[in-house]
Formats: sequence, structure tokens, C-alpha cells
Amino acid sequence: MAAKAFREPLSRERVLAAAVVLADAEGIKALTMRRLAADLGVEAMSLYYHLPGKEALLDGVVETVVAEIHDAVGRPDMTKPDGDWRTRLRQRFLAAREVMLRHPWAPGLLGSRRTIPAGVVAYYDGIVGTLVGAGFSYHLAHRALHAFGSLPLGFVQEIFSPASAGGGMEVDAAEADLTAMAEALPHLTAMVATEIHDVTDPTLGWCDGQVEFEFTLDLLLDGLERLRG
Amino acid sequence: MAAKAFREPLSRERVLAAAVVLADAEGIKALTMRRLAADLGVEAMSLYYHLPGKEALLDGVVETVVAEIHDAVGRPDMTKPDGDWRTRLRQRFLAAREVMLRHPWAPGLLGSRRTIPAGVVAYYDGIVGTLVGAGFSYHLAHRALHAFGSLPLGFVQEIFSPASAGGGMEVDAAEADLTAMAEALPHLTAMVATEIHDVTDPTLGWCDGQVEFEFTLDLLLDGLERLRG
DNA sequence: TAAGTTACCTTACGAGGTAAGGTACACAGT
DNA sequence: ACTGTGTACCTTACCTCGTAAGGTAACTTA
Repeated sequence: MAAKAFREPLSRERVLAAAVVLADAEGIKALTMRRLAADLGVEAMSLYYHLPGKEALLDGVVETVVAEIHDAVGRPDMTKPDGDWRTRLRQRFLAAREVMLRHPWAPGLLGSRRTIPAGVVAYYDGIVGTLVGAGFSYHLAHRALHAFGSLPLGFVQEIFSPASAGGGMEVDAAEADLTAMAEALPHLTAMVATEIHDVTDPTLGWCDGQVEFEFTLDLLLDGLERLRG
Repeated sequence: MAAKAFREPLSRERVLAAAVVLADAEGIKALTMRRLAADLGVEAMSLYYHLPGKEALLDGVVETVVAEIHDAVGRPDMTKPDGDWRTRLRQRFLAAREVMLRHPWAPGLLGSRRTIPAGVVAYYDGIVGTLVGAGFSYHLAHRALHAFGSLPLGFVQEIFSPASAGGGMEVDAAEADLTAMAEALPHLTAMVATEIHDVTDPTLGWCDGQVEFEFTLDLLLDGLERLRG
């Protein structure tokens, strides 16, 4: 009966884990110091014992997501050329994408950080290792990194991305007033009319389906393969 | 002598222009309602006569930048195939990039909006027009749009991007403690050692030089050219 | 001249991050 | 037992920010 009314003490890890849960559940806007503290059953200022401030919290959250990618991708010391370099990178990037689909707020957060998480650097180191192991020059590997952009982390810069979850805008706009739209935007209208397909799948932004992601990925991988050697 | 102490009245356009100037000068974080009002010589609440609120202000700022791209790119009704489709798109994207280099905060802001500026849609309509005019199917044109990502707007998703201006991180990290870095990140270290070059040019984030941008662009354009027909 | 309209201001509230300092308890050494 | 010393959390308060509510002065129109 005299059960422990003690809560187990906080820690940086517990705080960060709770922050990820909060962001997943209610979006990155809901991740405030007061709200996070409330979710953890403490007051806001108590968080400052475990973290220097809000920026550090966000950095830590990013770090947590990157660690999740690391786990999903497997340790990056698989430099030994046991398979085609394209296949290996493809698998990594697609594994990263699965993580990102669980955290739709992560791409935006990652882009907003001004310091690069150490885990990301290590991750990219593995990519460079795979490339040079496959015969790429460091020069071309460098170019490749830039060309990949955020693909290794499982997302692409989507202009047509509602901040919340997936799709529907295409359909909405089409239903709004199709005639006016067809007049002002003849080519897009024609394209949409031809391309009305699975817009309702829950993905990372507008039309950023698995198919689109892999198309872009293969376009780059094939192009790089031609430049290799 | 009895010169007009009247200031000329505000307008949505003047407010938005001042907002762009502020963001250019001191970053997007400095763009608050009070600060913007002060720069315009009025009180914060006066802005609400011309704009519904902060979100509308940011939407308007994005709209302003997109309009600037439109001007730089030329009107998108140049659908007539007077040149190679690759050359035409390349020119557009590079013109857009020049605009973005003047507004380093714009990529992040664009990515954070949940509504798509109408100007962007019109711009992409022109791109689709160019593609289908060159023999692309609507299907492939759709894929191409996604593959391009934010390239048409003149930037790429840069993971290694300090929020402020360009470069230097590579050098900083290298100078920090090279030995420890070489141990933990062998491939990146080797690459950096091989690739130390113009990191000091003022560009959009880490290493996102003109060369890198064009490399990615051509990689995609060449890949699409092969898929055309 | 009275009523509206336009453009800007004053006041105030609540939410958010956080500086400064306080409290309660565990445990170590004397 | 007495007194640190450190850990983990709390209270209060300040400042910035967006913005709701309502006020005011000048100009227009009838």
C-alpha cells in the first residue's frame, strides 16, 4: 500500500524521448518547455537541470532522430564491398525514409538547425566510404554528397508540403474551380488530370510517395554510376 | 519650410518590402511585428490594418520573393520550343538561384509555409509546359517535378547549412582536432583533405557553390533526357 | 456640418523562454 | 549527531512576442 510515490528521476534521455513523443503526437509547435515539462509531470524550469535550454532540446531531439536512423540503417562500418554500391546506398536511404515517415516534423527541424549533428556527419562518412570503396574519386564523392542533398536522411525538399500530414491539396485545388485553374495553369491542370492517382497515402508532403522518392534516388544513382571510374 | 511632416501612408506592399529588407539585414528571426513596425515608423498594431497577422506577413514575404524570381526568370509563357529544353530550364533555375542568394532565409521560410504561394504554382506550370513541349509525357513531367525538388526555386536542401551565411564549418571542424576526426571519420577526413577548395565564397550554406548546384542540376537534366521520348 | 471612412495608436492579455534563487532529500566525513 | 555538499525539482518574476479590443485624428462625402 505504501507504494513508492517516488517518480523515477528525469534524465536527458527521458526528456528527449518525451519530446519526440510529443512532437509525433501534436506537432513540433506543441513542443514547448512548459508543455513538455507537464507531460513529464514536472515544472518547466526542472528541464533546465538536464538541458541548457530550448535550442539544446531541439538539437537533442534531432540527435535522437539521427540515432534512430543509424539503428534502422545499420552500423555504417559496412565499408567492405559485399554488394553493388547503388544497392547498398539505396537500402540505407530507404531505411532512413521509413524513420522520417514516423516523424513528419523532422525534416523541417533538421533544416532549421545551424549546427550539424555529429551523428549525421558520421553517417555521411559511411556514405563517402561506400562511394570511394566502389571506385569513386573523392572529388566525385563530394559532388555526389551535394547531389544527394537530404536523400540519405530519407526525405526530399518538398515545395508542395503542407506542414501537417500528407496530400489532398492537389485534389482540393482541382475541385475548387477547375475552369479558372485550367485557364491560368493549363499545363499543370492537364498534368493533374492525367496523373490523378494515389494522393491519399500518408507520406511526407505533397505527392512525396515511395515511388517519387525512389525515382529521384535512382535518377541520381544512375547518373553517378555513369560518371564513375 | 513648412515641409510636409506627413509620412506617406503604409500599404501591404510597403510593409512586405520592409519585411524583406529586415530579413535580409538581420535574419528571419529579427522579423517580428514590433520590430518591423519600428522600422516603418509606426506601432505594431498598425500593421494589422494592412495584414491579418504574422502568418499572412510571412506568406506575403514568400510571395514577394517568388515574384522576384518571376522577374529574374522572365515570364513563364515562353512555351514555344525556341531552344533546348535543358538549356531553358537550366537558365531559369540558375536565375532563381541568384535571387535566393540575395535572401538566404528564403529557403527555410518557403519550406515552412503550409500553403503554396500561387506564384510558385504558376512557375511550375511553366516548367511542365516546357517539359511536355519537349516531348515529355505528363507522367514523366510529374516525376521530373518531384525530382527537381526545390532546384527550380534556386536552392537545394542542404544538410550542412548554418542558418546564417556561407561556409567555414568544414575548415573549423578540420582545424579543431584533426587527429581525432580522422579516426572517427576516416572517409570524410580524407575527402576534405583532397577537396579543400573555395569554401569561402558567400553562398547558400555549406559548400553549396555554383559548381555544386550546377552539378546536381545537370545530373538530373541528363538523367531525364535519357528517359524522354 | 454630420456621418462615415481611413490609417494609426493605446492598453492589455496570454503564451513562451529563461534568469535568480529557494527547497527537500541523500549521503559523506568528522 | 552535525555539518557540509551535491542532486533534483520548484517558485517567482521578467522580457519578448502575437494580437484582441477599443480609441483617436484627419480626411471624405453628402
